[in-house]
Amino acid sequence: MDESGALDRPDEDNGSGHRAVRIQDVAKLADVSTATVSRALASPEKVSPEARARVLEAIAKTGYVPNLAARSLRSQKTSMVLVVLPDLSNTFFSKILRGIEERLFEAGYGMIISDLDGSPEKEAHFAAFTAAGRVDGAILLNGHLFGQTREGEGTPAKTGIPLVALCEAIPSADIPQIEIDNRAAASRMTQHLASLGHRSIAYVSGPAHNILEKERFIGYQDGLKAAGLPFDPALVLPGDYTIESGVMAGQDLVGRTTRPTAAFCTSDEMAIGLMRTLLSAGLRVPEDISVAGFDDIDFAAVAEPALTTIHQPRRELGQAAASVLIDLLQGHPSPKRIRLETEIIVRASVAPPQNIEKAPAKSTRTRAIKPT
Amino acid sequence: MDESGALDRPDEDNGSGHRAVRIQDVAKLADVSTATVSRALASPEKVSPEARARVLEAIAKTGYVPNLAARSLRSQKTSMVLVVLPDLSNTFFSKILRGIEERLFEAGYGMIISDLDGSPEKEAHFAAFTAAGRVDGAILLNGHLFGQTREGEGTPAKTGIPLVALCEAIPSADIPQIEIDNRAAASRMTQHLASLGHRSIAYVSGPAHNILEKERFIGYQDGLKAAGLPFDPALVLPGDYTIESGVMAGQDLVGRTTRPTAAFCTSDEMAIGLMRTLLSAGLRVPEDISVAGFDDIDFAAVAEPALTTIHQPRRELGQAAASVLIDLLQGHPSPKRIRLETEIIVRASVAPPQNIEKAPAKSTRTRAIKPT
DNA sequence: TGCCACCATGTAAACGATTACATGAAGACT
DNA sequence: AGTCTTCATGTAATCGTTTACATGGTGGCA
Repeated sequence: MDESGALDRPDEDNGSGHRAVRIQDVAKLADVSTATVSRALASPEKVSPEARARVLEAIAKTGYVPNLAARSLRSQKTSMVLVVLPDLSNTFFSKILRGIEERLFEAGYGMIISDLDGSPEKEAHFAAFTAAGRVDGAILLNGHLFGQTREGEGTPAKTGIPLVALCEAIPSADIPQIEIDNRAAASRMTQHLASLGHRSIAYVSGPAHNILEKERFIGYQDGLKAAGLPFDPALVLPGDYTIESGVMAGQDLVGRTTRPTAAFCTSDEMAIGLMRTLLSAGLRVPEDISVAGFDDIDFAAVAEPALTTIHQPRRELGQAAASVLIDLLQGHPSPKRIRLETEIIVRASVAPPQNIEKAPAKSTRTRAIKPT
Repeated sequence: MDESGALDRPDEDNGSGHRAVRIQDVAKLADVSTATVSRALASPEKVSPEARARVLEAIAKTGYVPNLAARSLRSQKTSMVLVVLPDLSNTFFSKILRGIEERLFEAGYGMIISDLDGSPEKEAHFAAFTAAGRVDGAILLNGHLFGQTREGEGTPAKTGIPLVALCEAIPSADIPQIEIDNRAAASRMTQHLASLGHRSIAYVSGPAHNILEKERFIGYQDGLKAAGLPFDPALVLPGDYTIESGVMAGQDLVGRTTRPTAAFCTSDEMAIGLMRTLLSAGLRVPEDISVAGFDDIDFAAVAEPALTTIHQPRRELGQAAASVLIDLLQGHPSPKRIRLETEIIVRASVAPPQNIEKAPAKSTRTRAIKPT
């Protein structure tokens, strides 16, 4: 008996049920129309102070929260941003994510994360995501995958939502880029090693097709040139930024008869894996071989020995990317490219070579006059 | 001139504009009603094979993607899951996240992440999130914060959406728990250390009010008891799972005159920070002091020395939590509690104590008969 | 005083899907 | 052969907002 009529009596008591409070309930309680409630929230200056006060009171009383699906449907905005990244479980990205999240949160946006996981299938899925109007914009941390290898429809660029590329610049696309100067940083580290006296500097690379990698590799060569050192392909070891690939590079070095006196790894993970392998094989770091990294992850400082590396402002990178995207979403002008500064962090893993070896034999016939 | 009538002629060409394809466009092209299109997608068995074929063709031709805001508004489902965690930039969580994401993706759900960042303000925000009908369910990795310290309205428990607690069990709430047996694991590690001959085992704790921490601490005490060792409060060092707190605990140990022969840290980060500090001070690990960790993060294996620790199946934990939540969302029965197995990973950082010290002097007056 | 502009507010039409209900056709059973 | 069930499909209401447009009241200006 009590049930009859319960449906259309949303008076003041919403006590028992967990039925959501609608804008109409608020309107009724505040004795205004739904339009006024909506305006009181979206553009308070368009509503009289008294009405606004009543509305706010009613909202407080009912605990009203706007239904975002409805809002999104009507206004074609979702207050959601998609973040696409290649590997969620990578230390490097997670701090960037935090920076992104902070900024988005401040601006009232939510963050949807998708771990691309190297699968084109997933990639297509997330492209569809953007097409489905589920997000207002996206931040891409995976330049080389998205909209590049695949040109099929559904790529976010096609859907026309604002995009921002973070870290891995997409050369062709004309979307804003937030990044560090990978080339310059790699060059500087190489020169740093050279300035300490190293003549034979190995380079442990990232994945060959990775855009960051390409830039860093060029930077490495720049650095060699600037230091007057020859480039030796035999000193380039393949890697993919993971600890394991660093370990493998280490095994390679351990097995060599003539070893470089320094190794520049393009990620801290690889550097740590490399050091580990060298130490296990009885080599000393930095006495026998200096090791440098890239990124300055938290563990770099507590590695043994502590890792000399290039500091990337990861949180700031994330924040900058989010800021630019927010500007874009709100129609504000925004810079097309932001480059944040890196810094060489000098720690114990790099030192001058212990015993200066004879000049490298194989390359670039510089008129080597044997000193007798 | 060309423009007139352009609006209501969505015939077959959607070529130029990036206006989204609606279900009506598909219906028109397939010569069926919108209802049939919807059915062809949601419940194909309810539609004739021919009609379905035509619909699918039309969808393929137009590149139709359902508008999720509309679907969500009508069906009161969002295909979105909220993941709330205390710290996005923590290595430990990121691998769990990956497990969650994988599973959610398979089931067609998207993942919204919120880094709680220890701020109640944010917490309230995300509670509102769930209330706003933005997500169908949530996975909580922060038992001690959410719905516990604050009992205010808007806590997700109040909104009635399905929840799953991951790792940090919420004792009071009757929501499914996915976890490891922290107490047993800590006990086992403690006994492992004792079985090697350690009589004085330090414990580097997590944050005092953390639920994990409480369980592990009890486990530590269990382990001591099982090994017949006394509990000594002086051997309990405060920490908060971070590298820094491990460093500080290390400094504490270094400064002591009588040191424990082993230290059990409740996170790998702390263990690595601790080892680092000990090594810097000239102590040897494990010769002077053994160090054990908890979690088995990637860096544990390449620490120097390699870290003995407790392996947590983080990815599997994430997957399990997602699976349970999905079951809940789809009305399937699901287990109330899942406990995944841990495993002690024996590496180089733990060894029998080098020189057996005299029985601990201060505690529990066991009738100590001096052997002359 | 009369007209115009303006301001606060209400009315109602979208937004794009899902789905209860209605409809008509086709086969099954007596 | 007539009625009943079943099945495929269409019609239209609905989800909860936002917002273009309409409306009425108030004050300024000539």
